[in-house]
Amino acid sequence: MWSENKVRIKDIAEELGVSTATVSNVLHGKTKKISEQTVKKVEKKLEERGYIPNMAATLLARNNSRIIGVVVNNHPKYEGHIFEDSFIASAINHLSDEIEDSGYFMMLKKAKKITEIIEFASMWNMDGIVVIGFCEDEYQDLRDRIRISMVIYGGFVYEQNRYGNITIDDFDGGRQAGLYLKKNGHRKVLCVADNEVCMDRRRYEGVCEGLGEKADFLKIPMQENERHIFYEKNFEKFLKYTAIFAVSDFYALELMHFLQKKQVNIPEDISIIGFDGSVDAKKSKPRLTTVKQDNKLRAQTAISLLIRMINDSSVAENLCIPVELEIGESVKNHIDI
Amino acid sequence: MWSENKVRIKDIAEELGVSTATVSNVLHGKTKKISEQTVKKVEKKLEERGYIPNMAATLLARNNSRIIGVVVNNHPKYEGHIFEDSFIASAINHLSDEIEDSGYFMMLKKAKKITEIIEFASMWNMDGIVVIGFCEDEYQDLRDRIRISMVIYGGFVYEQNRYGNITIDDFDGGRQAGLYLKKNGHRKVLCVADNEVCMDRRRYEGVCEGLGEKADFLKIPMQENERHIFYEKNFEKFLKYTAIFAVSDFYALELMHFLQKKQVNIPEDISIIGFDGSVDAKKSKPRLTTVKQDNKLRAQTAISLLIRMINDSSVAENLCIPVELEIGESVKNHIDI
DNA sequence: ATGTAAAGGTTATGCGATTAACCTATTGTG
DNA sequence: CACAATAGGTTAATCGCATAACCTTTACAT
Repeated sequence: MWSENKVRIKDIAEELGVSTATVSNVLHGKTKKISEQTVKKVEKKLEERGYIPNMAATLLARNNSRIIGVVVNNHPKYEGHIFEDSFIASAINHLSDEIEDSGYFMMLKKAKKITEIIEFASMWNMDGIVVIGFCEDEYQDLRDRIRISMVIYGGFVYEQNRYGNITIDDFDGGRQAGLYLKKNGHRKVLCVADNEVCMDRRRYEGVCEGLGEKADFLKIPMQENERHIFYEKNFEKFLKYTAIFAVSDFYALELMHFLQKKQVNIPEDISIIGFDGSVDAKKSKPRLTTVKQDNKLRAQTAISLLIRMINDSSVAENLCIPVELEIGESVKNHIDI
Repeated sequence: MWSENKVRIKDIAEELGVSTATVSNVLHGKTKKISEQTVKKVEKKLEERGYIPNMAATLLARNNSRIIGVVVNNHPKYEGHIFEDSFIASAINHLSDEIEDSGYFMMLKKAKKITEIIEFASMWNMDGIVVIGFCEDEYQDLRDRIRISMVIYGGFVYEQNRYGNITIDDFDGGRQAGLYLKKNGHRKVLCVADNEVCMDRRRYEGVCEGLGEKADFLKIPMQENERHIFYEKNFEKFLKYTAIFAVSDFYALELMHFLQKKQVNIPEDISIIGFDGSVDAKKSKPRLTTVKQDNKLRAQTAISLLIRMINDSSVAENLCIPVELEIGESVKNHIDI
């Protein structure tokens, strides 16, 4: 359709009467054996002709690709809208920045099965991958079958040393929330979470630690329609507590709206703490007090670890990102009554 | 690090004592000149050895890549969080689905300048790109300099026939909002928008058409900090209207929250209509009435057009996706007073 | 004068897959 | 029986780049 052809190393070389090796070496800064004059000449021509490398050829000749794959579990619970989830969107946003700043390219994919990930990484000769949102035995499986550097951007903390793992300090986040509630005089605290998710469990254990006693626990269902029934069913129960700790802002806000509709005042009647530090938490009325996780730092840590692993496969680590309590208006001081 | 090597076509061929051409032909279904027996044999072996093509080699040998690039303008107004914006996140989500379902791969990138897009598309030998969020003269520039199929997923409607363009029916959306407000007895309507953005302008013109008269117009600033001053400064003015049409849910919800804080009841005192049909609109209190755009359909249309263009560069089209009014609780009937 | 090292390159091969051009044996046909 | 056509492949060039191995010239020391 457009006739002008792409400029190749060969073209540059021919136009200058040098070999392709020389041009290639200049491109990669291997100029020890090339006169300054020639280097200048080649660089000028490259610039002039707007040379852009053909990645396919580069990729084939070397054996690495400068591609980092980001694979997200296409979990049915998101009904195909996973990239619109605020945590995932934020992760993708910051991972994208870090990958690019490090001189790599990002390929993004939703996957349902481990096999898809392996095929994806393998066919593109990826240097490394970041995986998000799979469950523990899927990661086990993946670890045994994949042959490239891999960082798990997710909820598990387990012993291993072949793959990187970035978690946030769920326990400490819970603990900070617990301490804050205790400081504000709350003794009857309910934690809503899913105890089958180990991330949720760690947050629950943290809140107990912070409170200095066991908080009550209520299992919240993952499915949206079931959650509505759950709220209705437990309405009376909620009223018995002075504070509720929800393991995500999403749950916290949903619960808050439910209670507000039922004429329960937040925080006058019940205090609520969430977890995530999402944008929605900032916008809510009252502004939600929440345990804030630093998504940017997390992405930075993940990609810098991954790149270290790409360059030296012995460095796999488990890293944990600290969290911080962000105080809003959804917790009331019970001492000042 | 892991010793097992990848299976190549050559390996398969050697193990079976056939040529690589035969294996390659089987892989691509060019089996007219191969006996059924051989086909079966090769297929079995491919399966058995878990053959995965090396895309770099494929890409180099053919001249297409099966990569579709999605490039989003990294506009400073998003402060580096562009992929977290609900419209963009939704676009990425659905584009990703469509690209994958069509057998392509998605490379995602934020770009500041046109040059970055050209380099990106060129180095990966992309089959096509989808560009989002640039302004009109940047698209002009891009159109003149890029040599592959391209679909603009954006706000402009202009005459051209070399590149695809997917818009939504901004005018009709405004018109529907205007008609609905008129039906509900509103005569004093204010439109908040940015009249330098032609998308906003079309929505404004639409609302006037629907109302059957010129609505008043107020220019809203893009910068967040300026917007807060804007709201405060125009508070008295807002109160003179019975309804406000904001050109995005984002603006509408921000304004609604501002007014609610000022003890203005929505919709009793002022009715509000937004535009987008975002998730946030669904969750707001009262639920925002909004012009809903179908992001999935839009992505489908964009990718199917792009793929038609990839296969036949003469088909570039301007396509417009219809919108639909989604009635919430933020508009009050003024006739029944 | 001879050997050797450094400077400044060039040559040629390989990466894995695609594909046009070519080859051979068998069957069909007038 | 001679020749063509078909079936069922194979061979080898090619895509653009990277890089190890090789080559030539000049400078310098002995």
